[in-house]
Amino acid sequence: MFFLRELPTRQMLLTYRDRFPDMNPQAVGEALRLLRRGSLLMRELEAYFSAHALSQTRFLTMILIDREPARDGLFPSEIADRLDISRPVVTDTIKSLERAGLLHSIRDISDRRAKKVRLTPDGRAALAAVLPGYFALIADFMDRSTDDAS
Amino acid sequence: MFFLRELPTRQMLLTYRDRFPDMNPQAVGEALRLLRRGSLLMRELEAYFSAHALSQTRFLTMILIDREPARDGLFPSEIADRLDISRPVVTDTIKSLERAGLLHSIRDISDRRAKKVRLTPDGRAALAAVLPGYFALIADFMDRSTDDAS
DNA sequence: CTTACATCGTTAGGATGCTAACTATGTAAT
DNA sequence: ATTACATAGTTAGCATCCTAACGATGTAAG
Repeated sequence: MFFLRELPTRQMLLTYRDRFPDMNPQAVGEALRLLRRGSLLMRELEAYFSAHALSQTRFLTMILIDREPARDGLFPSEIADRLDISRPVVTDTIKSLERAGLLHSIRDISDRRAKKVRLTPDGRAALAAVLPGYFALIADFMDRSTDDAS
Repeated sequence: MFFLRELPTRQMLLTYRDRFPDMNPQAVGEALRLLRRGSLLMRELEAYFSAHALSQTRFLTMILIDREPARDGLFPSEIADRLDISRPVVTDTIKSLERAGLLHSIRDISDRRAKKVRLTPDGRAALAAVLPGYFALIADFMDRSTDDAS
């Protein structure tokens, strides 16, 4: 998270360039706006999910599984790869979704180390319930923050 | 952090709009790219700071103080406001920077509840040492990720 | 077969963020 | 002066991320 409320003015960036001549004020300004804007959206999304007993990661885990109905479930390691998060986080995420009855997993037949994770009917319902608000939040955010900061 | 590695294709977004007609595929696509790009930059910055015994928050705290040489230090509550983070985080951040000898604080004269936090000479030196690499990392990142994903 | 190595998911421990509640101090109303 | 409320910073406890290391299982080499 990056939450600097007031980004440096153009003038402040130019002052830094005086001290560090290789510095590119344009790129730094853009990067800070990217970080600030992304963090604000992330914060709003986390708050939304939290109000629905979810989190970004739990939501995305469910989306990933839902997105591949052809497969009869995903392996935790696949989820870790696709979400680009560490496996221990996937372990905990699955555990918590199972406790909530939104996911269930079964040992793999051919590889007894592995397990397949599927959505329960409740899981599919929870996803459908949360998606409209998710899309609405994003549309609203993008509308509000149409780069008038640049 | 938002780390979905493969963002949904335009086609997948359109499929979601079929299920949720109010959904705006354009806005959602842009938002996900914003989140992904911001998270990647954040991850690189954290790695950079971590290699220098710092963190985003510790770095930004120091920058904030450095940025106002007219003041003889900032109050923790001011830092919390400007960084848009909670006060307990500021307490811990200051503690760790003091342990590293980069910051020191003194009780305020007029308000004995408050304290002023200043950079030590070591703190100023650490900041100067870390800034060129910080600017270079950002310039490189922005160069690499010039929105060819859109 | 057995030995060595790779991979799956988990556990353990650390970092960083949050909210709620606390202590100490300041301020304003009676 | 006293009472009540507000504010500064801290502590305690929770959530979520990480890396390192583990046990169990699979695979490949001799």
